[in-house]
Amino acid sequence: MGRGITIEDVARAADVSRQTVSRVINHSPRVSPSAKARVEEAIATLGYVPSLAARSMGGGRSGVLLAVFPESQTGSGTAQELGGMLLAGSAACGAQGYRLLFEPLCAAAGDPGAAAKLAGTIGALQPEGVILLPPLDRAPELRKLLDSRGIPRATLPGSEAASGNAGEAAARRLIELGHRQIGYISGPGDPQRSERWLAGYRRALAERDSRAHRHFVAEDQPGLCTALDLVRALLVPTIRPTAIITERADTALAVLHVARSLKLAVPRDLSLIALAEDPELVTCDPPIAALHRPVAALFAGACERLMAARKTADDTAVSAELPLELTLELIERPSIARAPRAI
Amino acid sequence: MGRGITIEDVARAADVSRQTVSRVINHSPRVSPSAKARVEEAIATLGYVPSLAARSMGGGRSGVLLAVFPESQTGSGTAQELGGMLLAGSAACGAQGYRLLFEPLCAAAGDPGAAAKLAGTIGALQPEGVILLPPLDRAPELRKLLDSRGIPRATLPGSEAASGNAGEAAARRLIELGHRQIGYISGPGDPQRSERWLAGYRRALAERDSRAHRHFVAEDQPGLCTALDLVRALLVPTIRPTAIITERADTALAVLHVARSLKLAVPRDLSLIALAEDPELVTCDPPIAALHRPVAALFAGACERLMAARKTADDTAVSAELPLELTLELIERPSIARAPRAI
DNA sequence: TTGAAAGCGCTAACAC
DNA sequence: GTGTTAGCGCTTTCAA
Repeated sequence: MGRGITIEDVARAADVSRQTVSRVINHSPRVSPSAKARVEEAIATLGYVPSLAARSMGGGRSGVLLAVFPESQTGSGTAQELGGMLLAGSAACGAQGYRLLFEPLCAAAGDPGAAAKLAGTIGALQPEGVILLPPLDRAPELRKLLDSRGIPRATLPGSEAASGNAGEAAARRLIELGHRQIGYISGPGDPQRSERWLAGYRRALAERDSRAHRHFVAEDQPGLCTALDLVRALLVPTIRPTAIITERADTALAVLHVARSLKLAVPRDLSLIALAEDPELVTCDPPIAALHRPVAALFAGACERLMAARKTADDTAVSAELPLELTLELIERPSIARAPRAI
Repeated sequence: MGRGITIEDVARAADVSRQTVSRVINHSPRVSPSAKARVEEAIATLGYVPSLAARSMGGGRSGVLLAVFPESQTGSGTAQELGGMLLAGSAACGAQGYRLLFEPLCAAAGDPGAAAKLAGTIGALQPEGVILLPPLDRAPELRKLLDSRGIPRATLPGSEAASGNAGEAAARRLIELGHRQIGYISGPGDPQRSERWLAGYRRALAERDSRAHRHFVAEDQPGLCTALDLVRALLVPTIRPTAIITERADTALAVLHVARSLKLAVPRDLSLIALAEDPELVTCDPPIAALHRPVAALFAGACERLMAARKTADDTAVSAELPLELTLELIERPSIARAPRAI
């Protein structure tokens, strides 16, 4: 097994030329069934896998998708999101014989070096498509670079704010259920996002003339423990929120415990909704509703879009950024219910 | 910018042959300083980056490190760990001009298809080194394959159990501090690991003839909320643990709150230690001690070992698995203290 | 110290 | 439908 099976070996085994083998593995229609069958068998028995390097050098498709992410990822949830995208993206790409590569890039938005570095990476890898992960998707020089090179690019749908504000959506839903006193617990995480969601929550309340409970936690993102202290303080008085929104799943879980220790039943006395999804939210009692931004799924979708773009348009046109639907999904679970008649 | 800058362009600009350029970028000693200088300047001004594909095809180093992970990663902490490794590994590799690629592989340990698939990936990528992420590192057929191909491989040090049992280490430390009644809260996560740690905890207690509080949570991994209920039940009676170990960081944080709501001071009345590190553990009050397995750092170390192996040994010998030190680090923080004299 | 030649595995473009 | 030819960008081996 010196250097691996090559197309030549397959060609010999199937008694055809290299080109025919090439046609088969590239799904060219102009191959006779018999030849195709023999080639496929040879491929299977020999365990042949085309060399990525040779393939991309020959001028064909490299079979590589590139995802660039900001270098200095510091948030705590970030690694998790990244991991989720890696998992989902790899699965999606692998299913179509593609490979997915993650590369860090300087986070500084306007950094001119970033574009240069991306150019280098592109030259080295010849990716068939590039996914710009936030906040890189907002860097015009990167987009321009990709466009000028004719490389399809994609971004996570809805990263541009407007399209999905979880805080607002959650608040609206609770208001719809008759709640008027709604607490909001921001948890550690991306502060900018937190602020946006909090603003959305305020907006929803203002529109419907609902009074938010004053003690929601805002600017300073409290740790889990501090947040729980606040929640307890919030829930002890007779006049208390009938619903609480938490940014993080673990906070919601802990709030459930606090409520229980205070003899408050969920959802009878208190509705609970988390702005992040987590398997534990399903298994607790009662299961907690969540507003979920399926980042991993969206990412996988972006990969698929890119792979499809290559097949159809080829060099005709650079794939536009078709925004996917489903950017934010409300997962209803027993932890939310209509507000009690009176407080 | 049709297809990118090639070595030819650089050679022309520096007025030398391609070989000379090649020598420069490969740090060959046999290049005259003047030529070297001109080449380097040309590279800089042209923004030349060697094509990975051409390079690996020419028979040289591909500049690619491959990390394979089990396909069906289901644990909730897993994505986070994976993301952390991606972050740390990319940084380490990027610093030396390497690229890091993550590929999923069937999880089933003995799956014969896994080896075949890995062989294919190797053929396609020609990686210079492969990192087998647990539990893939225990698959002999994969190791064998890599060895037979002469590809350096690495695994995360200490994944083989023995070297680091966080449960045991934490228990020992607490016993050392005089604690005898120690609770253990297993949290959702890798059940196997959980079981090992729990066993280690039991072992430590048994050795020192300490009595674990019976109500620790074992086999069934409770959700956060359930765990808190249990902790509360544990802490209410007069006879209660003087220390609690939690597998997850968020559980520790929440336990801190529970203790507080029960008027128990940490660490005066209760010592607390988490078996996972998290930024929040530092910011809470008091900061909570943690036993941390720096997976990301270990992974980056593995990458570095692989890159070094290529430079020195080349094809002489496949790099052995030098276990790193520092596989488990105890981060002392104010949440642990000597046990109170009497209970 | 440098250059010329050959070839890595594959795919486009062109023949047949 | 199929085989032939000519590279892709680089590195190795050999000559100078």
